[in-house]
Amino acid sequence: MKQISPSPRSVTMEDVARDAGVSRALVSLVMRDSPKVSPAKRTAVLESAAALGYSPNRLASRLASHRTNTLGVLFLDLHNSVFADIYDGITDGLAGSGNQVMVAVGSADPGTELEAVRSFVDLRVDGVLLAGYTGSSEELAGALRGTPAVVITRELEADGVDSVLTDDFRSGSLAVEHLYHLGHRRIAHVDISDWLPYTARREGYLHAMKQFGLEPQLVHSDMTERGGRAVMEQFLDSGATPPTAVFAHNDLTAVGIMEALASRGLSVPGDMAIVGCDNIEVGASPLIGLTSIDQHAGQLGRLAAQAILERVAGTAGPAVTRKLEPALMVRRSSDPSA
Amino acid sequence: MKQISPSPRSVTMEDVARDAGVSRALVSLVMRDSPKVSPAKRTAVLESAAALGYSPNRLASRLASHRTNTLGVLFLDLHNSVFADIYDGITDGLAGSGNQVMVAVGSADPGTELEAVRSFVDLRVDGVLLAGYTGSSEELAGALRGTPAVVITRELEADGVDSVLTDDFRSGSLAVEHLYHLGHRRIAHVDISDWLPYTARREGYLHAMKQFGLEPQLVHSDMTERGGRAVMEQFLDSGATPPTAVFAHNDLTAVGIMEALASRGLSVPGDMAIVGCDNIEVGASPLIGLTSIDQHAGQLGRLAAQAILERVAGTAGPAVTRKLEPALMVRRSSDPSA
DNA sequence: GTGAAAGCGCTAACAT
DNA sequence: ATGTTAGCGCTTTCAC
Repeated sequence: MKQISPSPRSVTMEDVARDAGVSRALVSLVMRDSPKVSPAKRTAVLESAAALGYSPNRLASRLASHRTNTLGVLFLDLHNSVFADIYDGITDGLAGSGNQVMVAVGSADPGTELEAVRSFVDLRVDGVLLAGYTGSSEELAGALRGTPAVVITRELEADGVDSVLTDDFRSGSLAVEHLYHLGHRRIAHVDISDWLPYTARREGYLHAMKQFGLEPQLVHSDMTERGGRAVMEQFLDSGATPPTAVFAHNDLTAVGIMEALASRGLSVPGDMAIVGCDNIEVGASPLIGLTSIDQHAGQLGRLAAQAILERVAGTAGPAVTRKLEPALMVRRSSDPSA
Repeated sequence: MKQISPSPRSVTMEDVARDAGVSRALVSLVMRDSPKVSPAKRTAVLESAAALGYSPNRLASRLASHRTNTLGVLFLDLHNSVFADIYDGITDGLAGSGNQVMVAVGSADPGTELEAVRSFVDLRVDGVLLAGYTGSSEELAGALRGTPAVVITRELEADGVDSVLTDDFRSGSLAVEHLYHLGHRRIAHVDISDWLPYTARREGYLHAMKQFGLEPQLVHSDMTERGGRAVMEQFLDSGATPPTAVFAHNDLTAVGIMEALASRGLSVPGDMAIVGCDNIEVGASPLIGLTSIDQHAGQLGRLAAQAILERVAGTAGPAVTRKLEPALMVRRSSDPSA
């Protein structure tokens, strides 16, 4: 004889089966709407389930079935709307595939990022998507333990990990070329922390500067609006000869730089031309008019979704890299006639 | 004799136990770093685990332990940075509690929202946080099936569901009062869709307009930048006498309105004063200078985290509502001297 | 179609 | 401090 459960144990399949007068297995079939259940029993089961307030325990079903139909998505930063664009692309690319998405936020903290990935893996997601992962390839591989993954906005060498990104090197040189042709010669780059693996934009910048025989000038910031603002204020206060143009690692930083200039009464692009990167919504606003390099965030998300679906489906093979061409979006911050 | 697993079955606790020469239970204890394991066995187990590439199956552990230490968080829209602010508040308020967070995005679609909540519940999260839920209280209660929850930015009547919000009615009247005292008499409100449950800002606006004996003027939009822009362009094209001031449902809409005015060569606040709501980062930027009503998003997140932790801890009791006072942030869009 | 029974990988008494 | 043994709630052969 079963004892009365001490804690209000939840309704199980067993309870539903008993109530409906069928076996547990039958309830299971109904729940996954299998075609091989008679209409009569089906409705009986569904009615009992509803009456008892049954809620299937997906932990149990996933454990037993070895399938989760869930993808984990890790984002670097919710404050940067480029990740919202990527998210939209992902859901778009996943539509109709019958997969769920679990989101986590890494906050550029290696510990947090890996913890999130491990958490995904421990919950046996079918695959992991990482947009803006900042850790090492080895750590990632270690955390993934064979779970298929695709990194977005970055190229990374690891087994079973595809990469989907825009050619950041090209973005960097594209920015410099644009500014050079506008007549600029003192072009600075507001970069990110040295330890971050996102170096291609800087390299593209350095490469192009060298090509044009120009002296590069690097300043480091932290990818945020506040950071961009602080670094430019500091620079202006330093008394150093300011550049005539700045290419910022991303749009958030670029907007911060524009704020600093505005607060010092400097005009854009008159006193300084600004080019950002990512082409996020706010920058594109006519109120800001920030020239930027579009990395096609939505498309990246869509391609990543497609890639992970193929990996999950077992289309194995070596790691694949998809690299898109960036697109220069000229606006007022670099060209007043735009 | 065990057959060779057909699919590359993952390494289990059993395997680790065998390899380390201990029992499965001991491995379990080590994994949850229990203090009652001898250092020798502990290291032996950890070494075996590492050697075998063991990854604990949290589906199984959660199923067996009836505990997930995970909270589900649902956001309305990743493109609105107010949700990033709320997210920060939540993680801040959860710090040190040993809880994980799973995020989902509802996209103002009742189906998607409820699906996400059901998914959380089916995975047996300990609690659910909803920031910007747009569905009905009944549907939510049905999906929650008793799982504790707290809704953020909204007040909702349901068992075991707390509410944490800012007084939106007050926000609406605050905006009108501010504009009235600046001398405005034709003050319009750009509202959201009629079917959405976020009506308090409009009601506050209507109430204040009535108090001042002014004629209210409502226009509907969709909470996005693009939507705000479209509605204002349309309005200007209609030839109707434009208001001298507009209170927008949120900052995204307000920014869109400002864009429309700029594109028509109208000045803000000269031709039209604008007040938004949410006090998001971009609006606060000196480049935009949008007057807004701060709803203390970070604080809302923190309070919600606290509330859900209490609920989860079993501090039962009736549903609690915490309502904050909004704060008017005056900037250039309403007051050029700001 | 439907039911019985053997797991899925782990936790939680309990015993030692 | 460590091992034994029931389950957790569901899926999945495999008979009927």
